[in-house]
Formats: sequence, structure tokens, C-alpha cells
Amino acid sequence: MDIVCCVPLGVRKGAWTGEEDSLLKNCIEQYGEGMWHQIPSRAGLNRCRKSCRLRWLNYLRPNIKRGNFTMDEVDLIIKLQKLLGNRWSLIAGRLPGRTANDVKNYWNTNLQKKLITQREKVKAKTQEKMETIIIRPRPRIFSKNQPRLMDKTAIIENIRTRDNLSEPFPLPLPLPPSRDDGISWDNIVVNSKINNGITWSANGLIEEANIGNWDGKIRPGTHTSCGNFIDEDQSDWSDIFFNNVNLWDLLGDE
DNA sequence: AAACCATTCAACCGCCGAACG
DNA sequence: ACGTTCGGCGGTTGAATGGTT
Repeated sequence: MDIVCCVPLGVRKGAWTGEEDSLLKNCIEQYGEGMWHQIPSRAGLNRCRKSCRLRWLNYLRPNIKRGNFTMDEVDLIIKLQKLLGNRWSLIAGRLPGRTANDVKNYWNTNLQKKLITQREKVKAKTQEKMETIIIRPRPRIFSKNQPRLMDKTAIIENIRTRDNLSEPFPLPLPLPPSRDDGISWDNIVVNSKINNGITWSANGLIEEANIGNWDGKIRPGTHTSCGNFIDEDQSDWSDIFFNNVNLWDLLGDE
């Protein structure tokens, strides 16, 4: 085991002096990198091996690039951090002349803060949208093999039953507007346009682009908003529900 | 001019895996 | 198989510096 991070009694710590730097540099130029445990004695330094190694790698090594990070470098750091996580040595390996410590420091002092504030903004914006979305009716995709949607009579019957029994309405909620079922959607939905050319209009119609018209039937095989193809025999309530979720997710991008 | 606060970055700390005896 | 040493890494710290009041 290490002796408490290689610190025998009397070993110097803290900032390096110019004299120490030149001793270390001369030693490594003479003996080469590596064998760090031998460096302090060879160089005549009262420093631990780790301290010597760190000083060399982060400061004394030739071709170390100093100064501000360029836009390209910053861009690369962000991309690589996203890809690799906090693998600073790997990230620094892709940035000639930059050390892992430099990259890490730059990330901690600059980029992390920016990303956090950016995320907070996005989060706040999302919450704002959520509040709006919550009060909207949900557009739906209907399958003809859903028994309750086989015909409008069944729907009306379902509503009557539900109203009488005061039961919670089954998913997904609420039912789409119907032209003659007596339910007034006009108060709720007024030309609220959604993606893919699907429009809920005041008279209760879905003006469709690639989803079947609301007339109590759905044409066999329906494309969803996210490009999936639902076979007429595969669709069920959960499909409908989750497809709707996807559909409404798209609204978040507007 | 002085006190205070915020930021930067060099250096330290503790841990891990590989190599070795 | 086990213990020790070594190199390496990421997280953290704190002195130095700059900016603000």
C-alpha cells in the first residue's frame, strides 16, 4: 500500500519553485519519463513521486498548450464528455497539448455551470408547456378492433352507462368529439392544431393527414405520428395510449 | 484603500487496476 | 493465491488572482 499518498515525513508540498522545476526537467531529460519512484532521488528533489509526475505531466512537459480553449476545442470537449463521461485523460488525449487537468478544470469552471443553467432553463420551459398541455384534450388513434369503438351507438351507450354509475372513464381520456353524440367539445377544443396535419376543429372533426377520419371507423393499418405502423389487429388500448403520448411529445418540440 | 466575494487552476488526496515477487 | 508497489485517474481543495462594493 501507499504510504498515505507517498508522503514520507519531511516531503515538500505546495507550489513548485523554479529551481525544483529545472531539477525535475533536467532529470527527466536525462533519464526519460517513467520510474517515478526514482525521480525524486535522482533529481535531488524533496518531493513525492506523484507530485513529480503531476508537475511534469501538467506543466513541464514539452508542447503543453497554454491559454484559452478555442471554440473547436470546447466543442470537442462537450461532445466527448457526453460520449465518454468524466474520462478526462481520454478527452485530453484528443486535444493535442492539453492536459487532463486542464480539461477537467475548464469543464468544472466553465462548461458545467453553463450546462446546468441551460438545463434549468429547459426544465422551466418544459414545466411551462406541461401546464398548457394538461388542459388540452388528447387526440387519439382508434382501432377498429376496439370493441367500444366499433360504432357510435356503443360509444353513446358507454357514456350513458358511465354517467349513471359515476365511474372513472377508462383510458385513454377523454373520448374524441363526435358530431352527433350530444357532447359539446366546442368549449374545450377550438381549432387546436397538432402535428402531422391532424386538426381538432370546432365542429368535432379530425382533419387527417395520415390518421383515419373520425367517423367511428379507422382504416386498416394506421401510421402513427412517430412513423410506426400499427397493424389493425395489433392495436389495443395501451397502444393507443402510448401512441398518443408520443404524438403529444412531438408538441414539445414546437 | 480596504474589505469582501467569486473565480481560476495548480496541487493534493484517495482509490483502482496492473505488474511483480 | 496473496500482499506490495507503482502508475494512473478523477474528485477535491485552497492559495492566488481579479472584480466589486
